[in-house]
Amino acid sequence: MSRDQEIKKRGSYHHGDLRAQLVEATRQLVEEKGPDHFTVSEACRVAGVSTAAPYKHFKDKEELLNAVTLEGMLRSQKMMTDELAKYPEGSLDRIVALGRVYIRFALQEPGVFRLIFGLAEDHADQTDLVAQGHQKFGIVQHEVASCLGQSEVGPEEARRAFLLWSFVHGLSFLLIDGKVDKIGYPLDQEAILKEIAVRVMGDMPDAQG
Amino acid sequence: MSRDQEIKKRGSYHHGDLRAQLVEATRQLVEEKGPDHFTVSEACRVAGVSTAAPYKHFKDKEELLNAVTLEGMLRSQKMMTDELAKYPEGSLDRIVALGRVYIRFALQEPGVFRLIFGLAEDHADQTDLVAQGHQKFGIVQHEVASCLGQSEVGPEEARRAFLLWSFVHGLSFLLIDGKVDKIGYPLDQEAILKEIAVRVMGDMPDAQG
DNA sequence: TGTACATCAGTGAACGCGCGTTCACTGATGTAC
DNA sequence: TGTACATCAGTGAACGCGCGTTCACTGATGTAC
Repeated sequence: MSRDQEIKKRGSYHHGDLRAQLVEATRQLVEEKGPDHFTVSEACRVAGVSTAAPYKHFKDKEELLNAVTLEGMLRSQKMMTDELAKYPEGSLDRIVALGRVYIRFALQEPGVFRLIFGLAEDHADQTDLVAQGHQKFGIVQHEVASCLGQSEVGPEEARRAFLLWSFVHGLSFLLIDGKVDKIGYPLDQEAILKEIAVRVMGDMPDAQG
Repeated sequence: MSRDQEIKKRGSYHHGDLRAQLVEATRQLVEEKGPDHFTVSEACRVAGVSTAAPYKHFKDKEELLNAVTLEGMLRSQKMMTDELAKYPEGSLDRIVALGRVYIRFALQEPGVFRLIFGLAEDHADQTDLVAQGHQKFGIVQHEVASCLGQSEVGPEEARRAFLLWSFVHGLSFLLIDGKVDKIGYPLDQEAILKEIAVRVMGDMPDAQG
């Protein structure tokens, strides 16, 4: 659809909700081409506006991408809390559910997932993004504490939560980067998640070997 | 140092070992600016040659980057085998050692680490890179089998090796992306690695929660 | 040992390209009276 | 209800920039005789 057609379609010189539409176009392009190959110009083409239009809503390219990142974090967190609601408080199933959702999001939106977990320095001065990241990890820590019968998060709970995080984070990246075929045997994702949860949340076994 | 000075220094119109020097310049820039912000032009500047020079040694930018990637994989594998040699065959210490080296490499060369674990599709037609990746994971699988007293790698060993890989892979990325401060408590890397090894290589504990 | 010549790793200038961003502008909208 | 005006979200053209890559070239090197 050409620019003229776009303008005709929206029936007005003004757009109505260009900000939201640019964010959506960006999200789409980040998925299609990857975060590194996204360009503002292309987002404008998708949204059917001139290349100058975004600068009425965003300071620069980075601010536009940050908006997409933040929306992605919120989406992912909503998936988490929705999934948690299905299982009783304090159960191991809730831990498994968190991992499942983490990976599901990575597979559904690998581009945005990469955006979220880009270099921290890129987000360092983005207070909202950093705060949002902390909040999300706080959910995991809280679940781990519940599961261990603790009401507060201490070093032990923090450590176990971090082990779980590392695990599903690594698993997510290996999946979206297509490295999983290297294992040589088929992978039962749900079984793996359950195994991870049990191994991390259970008592330490004796060391062997 | 200017181009002229470079030429004077090398004392000849010809360079001698430009290929190796371009690879080194690229590696350096990938570390400094990240894989996404590397440019061929800048590598030429660092190596002190004209921007046309690389095309006598590499088909295009991608081929240059792939050379850096392959060298990185070989370096990482050498670190692994060197470290393995310090511990007796079949011991859990060898598993811990593999994880330690994986993370050490990621921290020492985050740029190249990202290059190695970029999108698989970027490497799909690079037979040498894919083969090298398989070989490296084969080492892990072999160690897991040894540790479990098996002479061959079956589904059980493959799965455990993959668990270990996911873990240290996720840990590496969380470290180089600066997300680790989110846990709220200091992190003893060596203790974490040991714990991962024990939890994955030990018998399955009972599920709780 | 000296000379002719093929080879080939470099040069330097140029190319087309698409990018991010800015500019003066225009026309639709909402509001005050 | 009608009119004047401020606001502001959009336009379209232009900018400077640095990129990857190509080109015809040049000059050093190695080799055959």
